[in-house]
Amino acid sequence: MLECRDRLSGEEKQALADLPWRVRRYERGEEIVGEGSRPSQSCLLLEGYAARSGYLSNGRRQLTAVHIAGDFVDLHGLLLKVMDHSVVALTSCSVAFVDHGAVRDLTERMPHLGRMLFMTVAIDAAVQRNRIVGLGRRNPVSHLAHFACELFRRLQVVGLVDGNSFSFPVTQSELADLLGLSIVHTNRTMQELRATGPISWRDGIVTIEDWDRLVAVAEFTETYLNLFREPR
Amino acid sequence: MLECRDRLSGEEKQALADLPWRVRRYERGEEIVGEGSRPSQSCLLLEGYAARSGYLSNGRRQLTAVHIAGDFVDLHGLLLKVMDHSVVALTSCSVAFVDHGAVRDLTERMPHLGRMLFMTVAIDAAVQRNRIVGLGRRNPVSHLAHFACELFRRLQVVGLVDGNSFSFPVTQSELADLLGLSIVHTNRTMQELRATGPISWRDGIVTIEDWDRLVAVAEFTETYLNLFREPR
DNA sequence: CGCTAGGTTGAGGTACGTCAAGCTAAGTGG
DNA sequence: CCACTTAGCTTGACGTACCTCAACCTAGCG
Repeated sequence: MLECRDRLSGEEKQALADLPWRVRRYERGEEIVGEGSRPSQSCLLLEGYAARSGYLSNGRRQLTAVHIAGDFVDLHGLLLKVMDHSVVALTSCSVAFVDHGAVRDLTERMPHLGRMLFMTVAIDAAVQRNRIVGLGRRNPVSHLAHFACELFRRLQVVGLVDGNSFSFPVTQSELADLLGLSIVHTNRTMQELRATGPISWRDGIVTIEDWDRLVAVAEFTETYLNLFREPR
Repeated sequence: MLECRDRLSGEEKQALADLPWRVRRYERGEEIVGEGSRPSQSCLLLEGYAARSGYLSNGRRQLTAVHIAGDFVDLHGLLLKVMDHSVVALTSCSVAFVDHGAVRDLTERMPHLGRMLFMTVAIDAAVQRNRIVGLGRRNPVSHLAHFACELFRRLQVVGLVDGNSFSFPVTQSELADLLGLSIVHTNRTMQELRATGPISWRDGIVTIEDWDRLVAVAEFTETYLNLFREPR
């Protein structure tokens, strides 16, 4: 995942692999990191989908980010100390944890690798900026299309796309919390996107039927994903 | 600004000050960093307000973040290479620039200081997550109130609050682009907030009349701003 | 004196949300 | 095997929050 942004040396890869990881599984809906907690470990998503979630007093929630296999989900904790949101499993997940101390040492010993790690935080921020634009100024169809484009490209990088399809088994209720819509309107938005052709989305399998059209509807420009190799 | 999050040593402060800064002024509306550009310098806002802005083809725009004096506006460029959005001056600003190389060297020489810099990127991300929640799940009044709370606390930290008032001379049109609303509805939202008491907002001066009520309306919890000193 | 940028107001349209119901498929217990 | 439940998807009817359009007002400013 890092490797598509800049070349890593053998040593760097080894150092990452040598960190004292501990792996744990989570079931769909389980909380991986809780709001208000003070994590002493960072976590890397190995398999499945997870999301960052913010809650309001009226019980509403908004998902602020979706994470896929290979994402360093909680580097923030290393710098931010107290979680201001929680991370939940959207599907069953496998998650690897390392102590903050070990990560901090690593970034000090290998500054380039450290930059690459912090780069993932910056990319997450860029993704979030795009979500802000989507929520604020895109119509729901375009917003959903944009999300599909983004997910498709990110999954491609980690080899989780099969032809034009990928698996994204979340409910429309969760999608609604992601898009900031009601469930009913999310359903109608999806129907419109299916009816007009660019995408099909059934039983948790998303198939891109017409990429160019989807990109056009979404006004998708992938610069912000930083999917290019470059010295950093 | 960094200092309210963790103590900096004299050396660290000196090293920051010794960077080869170059200062430039920008007038209201000017672009400080352009979308698509490849900045070779990072910039620090010394004075005034700036915003990150995303544009859509229909001419709509969405402001994704507001920056105040003391903010390291463009550390991203150091890690992300190509700007996926632009940074514009909301008021006349004074901005200090340093070469990426100098910053990179500094982060390698002084890892703790480096972490503090990257921490600001992580905090920006946390602020953006809160904006996502606001756009997706808060009503406009609560969203605006939340924004006012956030701005108030951030300005306090850098000494730009005078009693219960601060200066924020932006037009309602800009506020609309920030909140993802139309100008008309932004106006009505502001009126409601003024009419119900917690805030007054006139001629670019915002006065908090009733902080507790404002916080309640906004459901504001300041954890995410990380305004506490802690070893990082 | 007229022009412009920005704030404000009213009227009417529309894109959403809410409520309520029906449908299907999977799971559970008899 | 069939009832029964439950989670998730879908649809229709209806209300409302927000947008759009259009005007008017005010305070600079040439």
